[in-house]
Amino acid sequence: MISVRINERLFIRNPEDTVLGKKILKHSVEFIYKVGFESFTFKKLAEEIGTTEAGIYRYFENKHKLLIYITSWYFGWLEYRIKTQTKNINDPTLKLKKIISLLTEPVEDDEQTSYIDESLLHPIIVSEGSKTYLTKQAEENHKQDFFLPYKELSTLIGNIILEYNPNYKYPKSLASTIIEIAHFQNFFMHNLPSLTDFSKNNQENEIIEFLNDLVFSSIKPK
Amino acid sequence: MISVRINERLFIRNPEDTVLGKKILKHSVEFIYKVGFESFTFKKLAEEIGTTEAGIYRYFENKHKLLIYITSWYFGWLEYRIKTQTKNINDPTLKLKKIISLLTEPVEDDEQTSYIDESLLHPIIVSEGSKTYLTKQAEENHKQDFFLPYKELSTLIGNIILEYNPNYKYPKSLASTIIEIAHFQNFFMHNLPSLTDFSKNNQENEIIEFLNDLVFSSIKPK
DNA sequence: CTTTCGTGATAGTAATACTATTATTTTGTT
DNA sequence: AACAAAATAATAGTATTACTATCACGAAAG
Repeated sequence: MISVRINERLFIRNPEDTVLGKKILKHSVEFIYKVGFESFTFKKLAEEIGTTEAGIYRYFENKHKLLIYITSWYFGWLEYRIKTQTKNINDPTLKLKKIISLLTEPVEDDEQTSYIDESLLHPIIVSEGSKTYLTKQAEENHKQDFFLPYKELSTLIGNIILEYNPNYKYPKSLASTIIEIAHFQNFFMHNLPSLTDFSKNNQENEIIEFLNDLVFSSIKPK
Repeated sequence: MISVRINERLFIRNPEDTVLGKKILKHSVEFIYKVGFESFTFKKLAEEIGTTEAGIYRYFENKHKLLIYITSWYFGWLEYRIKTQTKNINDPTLKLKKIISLLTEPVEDDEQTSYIDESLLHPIIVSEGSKTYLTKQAEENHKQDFFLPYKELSTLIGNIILEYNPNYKYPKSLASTIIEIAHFQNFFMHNLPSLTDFSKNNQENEIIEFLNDLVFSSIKPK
């Protein structure tokens, strides 16, 4: 049973420690997946769970921090998967390709974690992930390390890019670009397909090819 | 005096037709720039303008539609600028470079339009633009052509990419990628600089170089 | 000169985003 | 099995948000 370390300032009481806490995580993910973050409220969530609004407020200050919690969880879990799945790979080309696939492909529920359904988590991050930082509080939140898992993943990718080509000038920007584009093209493909070259359903492979082409064309030593 | 055609379903009464309507546009832009979209409410806006909440509701159904209005306005205006500034350019390389610059550079207030300050509009789009479509209603809104200006810009860019290299496989995806990355890297640079390779202030030129490198490496015929 | 239109003023409602307090149940410990 | 501590439920209350409805007034347009 793996567990992901989450910034303690994101919660009031650690939801992983209690029955209700885990229920909140599980049902938040399901509920946000279903109705979207805007329509998601603690009141409605409480009803779903069979607890009270006040009960949820004992775990999370507000729904925005809960979203950052979930997003952190996702990126921490993804980094863990990337590390285990690239441990025995030495070739940076293959490592990058593996990462691009892991970022893009639909996820299967990881049996090792009982209370979060990762197959729902991926579409949530695709649709809602960037809302965590696209706020006026971004800088302040960043200083409190709210986005650390994102940053660590980005750094990891950036370092592999440099392994591939130590002279590439924009490893960090390209790393964050890969993450964002994996998500955005996925969202577009499913919701605004005319903004992509991909057919509407489950053509994640085409996104992967697009990203591979984009990345390796750019970082190839000239 | 240029004006941008906006989807009529985005408003109840056309704000461009009246004094109060123009005031709403002008002060919305200023207010969203100042406090961010989440903290922006019609009540507070009404106080700023010296009108009432109900007064604003006569123009816009809700703040989300107002944001889509503003975003449409921005993309419509940008497309107009792109067209005038690339009219005499034949070389698709130069056209693409021009577009990347126009997408990325800080904007000066356009004296031709009196009631919207474009220099504030650009940072608003950077921070808030993607919130217009990252919702459960994206598909439905898309069908109502709420995102048409974005789509048209994307198509325009995609066509120039094909002009440059008719065999490039992902013109639409690369077009939407250029738009998104121009904005995201700008946001990161100003707010989460460790996710980029750019120094914190006003290094839009570096974003432009990054994007140029990314785009032309990818579309160069192999 | 009178009808329409734009705006202001006021009022009211349901939902959201919280905080506080007290009671009850579950659990972990001896 | 007894008891304390921790977790949860129940209830109540507030301020703000997101609206809708109605009426009155002044300006402009026919």
